[in-house]
Amino acid sequence: MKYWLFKSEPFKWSWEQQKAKGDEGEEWDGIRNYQARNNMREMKLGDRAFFYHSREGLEVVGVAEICALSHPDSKADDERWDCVDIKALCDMPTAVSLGDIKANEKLEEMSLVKNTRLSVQPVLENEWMEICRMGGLNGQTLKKL
DNA sequence: GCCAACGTTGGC
DNA sequence: GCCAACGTTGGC
Repeated sequence: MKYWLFKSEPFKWSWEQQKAKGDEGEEWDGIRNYQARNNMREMKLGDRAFFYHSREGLEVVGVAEICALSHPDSKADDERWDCVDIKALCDMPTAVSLGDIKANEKLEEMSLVKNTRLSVQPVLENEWMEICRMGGLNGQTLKKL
């Protein structure tokens, strides 16, 4: 199982909207960046992802699961662009802010800190576990959900 | 709302 | 293949 992080501007697509979709999930359309697309192409069913609110909020608000492998983006007018579908898995009991992440030296290598403009990015397992801990989740228990 | 950082495009 | 111009993202 691999770990990822998806950014979304909450006034465009929020965690609340994602949760409202339930197990049906939602296509992560609109990505027009090769690095982000390539990350999505590497995702497997059941991989986990943090859902991060950018521009407003600036915090990890929930955990999602990949529920459809990479496929053409239905909203793209160009066949270059693929995307996965994700579904909400659980809330972060306590949202983990960018400030908290920046202040934690275990997380200083994250793309969230070093490459702020990458909207779909991989998360290392130790980083995943640390953010779960900060947010009040047990990362090991989460694996079995 | 501003602007720095970064990515892409296209003329040469 | 370089690089100027342009577009977008996202923190502040």
